[in-house]
Amino acid sequence: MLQFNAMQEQSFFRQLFPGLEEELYEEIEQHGDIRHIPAGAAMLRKGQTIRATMLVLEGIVKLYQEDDEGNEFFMYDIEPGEACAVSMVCTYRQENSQVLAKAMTDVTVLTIPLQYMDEWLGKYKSWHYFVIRTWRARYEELLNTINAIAFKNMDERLEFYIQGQVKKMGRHIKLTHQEIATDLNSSREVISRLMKKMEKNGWMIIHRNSFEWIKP
Amino acid sequence: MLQFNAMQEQSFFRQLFPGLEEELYEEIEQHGDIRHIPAGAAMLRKGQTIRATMLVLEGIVKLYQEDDEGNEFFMYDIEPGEACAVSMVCTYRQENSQVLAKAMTDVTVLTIPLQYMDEWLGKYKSWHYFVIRTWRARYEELLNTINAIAFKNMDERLEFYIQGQVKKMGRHIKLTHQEIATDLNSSREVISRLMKKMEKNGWMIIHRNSFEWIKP
DNA sequence: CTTGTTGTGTGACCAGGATCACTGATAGAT
DNA sequence: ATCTATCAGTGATCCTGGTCACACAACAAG
Repeated sequence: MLQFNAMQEQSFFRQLFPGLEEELYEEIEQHGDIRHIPAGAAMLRKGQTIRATMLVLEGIVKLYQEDDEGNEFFMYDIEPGEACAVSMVCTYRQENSQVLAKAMTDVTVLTIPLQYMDEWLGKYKSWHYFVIRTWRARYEELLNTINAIAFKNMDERLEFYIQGQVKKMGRHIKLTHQEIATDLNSSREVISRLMKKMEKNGWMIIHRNSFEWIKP
Repeated sequence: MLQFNAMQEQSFFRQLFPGLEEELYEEIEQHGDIRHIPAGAAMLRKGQTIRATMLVLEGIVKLYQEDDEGNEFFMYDIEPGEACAVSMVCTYRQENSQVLAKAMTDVTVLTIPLQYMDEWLGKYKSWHYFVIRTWRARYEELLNTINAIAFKNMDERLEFYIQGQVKKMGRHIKLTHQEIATDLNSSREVISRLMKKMEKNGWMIIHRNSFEWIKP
């Protein structure tokens, strides 16, 4: 839990989240805590009470739907400059998380106590635009997710998933088949088979623990 | 396209959408148009430009995800007192719909030209709470949808669906197997078979066009 | 009562993927 | 250099749910 401590960090934040009012930036710098989360850690579990809003500064956070039996279903990523919609509850009464958020890489977030949600909504126009934009963006991500599981077969979903990874991480992806299978709520064998097929088609080269995406 | 024309309609609206500022109610009454949509009509198609926000006054609207090949996937209902989140784009620039909205029954909506979205967000605190609440509620509907298709089998989904109907409509449900199948994005035969099984288990009694839920 | 219409019941079949049961690689650690 | 845990490849088999092809049941209108 650190405070903003350098001019550099401040301007970094302003670049990531542009277009807010000057006084709002100052409030954020004053009330927000910077927190580091190691890769792999869960940032928000299903059923957990939400105590703070989180804005992602660095790293990638994965959002999962989690059911009662402990299954995890990957829905979408949150990247730097975005916020966890779920954590932006604006009713002040604290609510329980429906989802599971995990740090994919080492992650830096700015946490803001919930009480400011309501306050800022009244004071800063840019803030409620930001909140609405965030909800809207997340809603659209969910639409994409539904689209995928409702209409697409595993091969299409896998390709789409990999394309997404490539866009974020480059052509060399460090993921095991098991990890991919988990994200797509499938099984290792199925992913293995499909990836083998893609390799035969010249779309990728498979190594142990990683692969390279060639298809443009 | 009618205007509010009776005190009765005004108070009806205020009951459905409680807690807004008096001046906001007045603006809504002034700028909103009442529109009737016959059962079965599409109110918003995928790709269509959104021109107005819609608040549902009467009837049930069904929201579908529509893909490029014209498949429709039912996601959730919008009931009186709720709004179509998708139509509440607050950036003023008009956007394209990602979804398909259909009138299930005859529907009455209040449409509000998009330009007021931005204006009201600045002027009325209750309005942006309403907008955020709407997005949030719809987001949660989508979470439920994803949860169902990702983790549940058809039998569980069917039971859950029926339980929901029973809660709203009582133990005597007037729905054909085909209608249920459509809502669950399944096929009539599958629903027929599962319901037969439920009847054998003593959970329900099947009539033509309707059935009775017995299981507590 | 007959006839058409719409809903329901059922068996046969198929496809996508999940699961099982292995075997074969390979990167690191010793 | 060898060992060992982990990762990957592959066939066999099973299960769910979608599709096809009908037969039948109930109701409404003539």
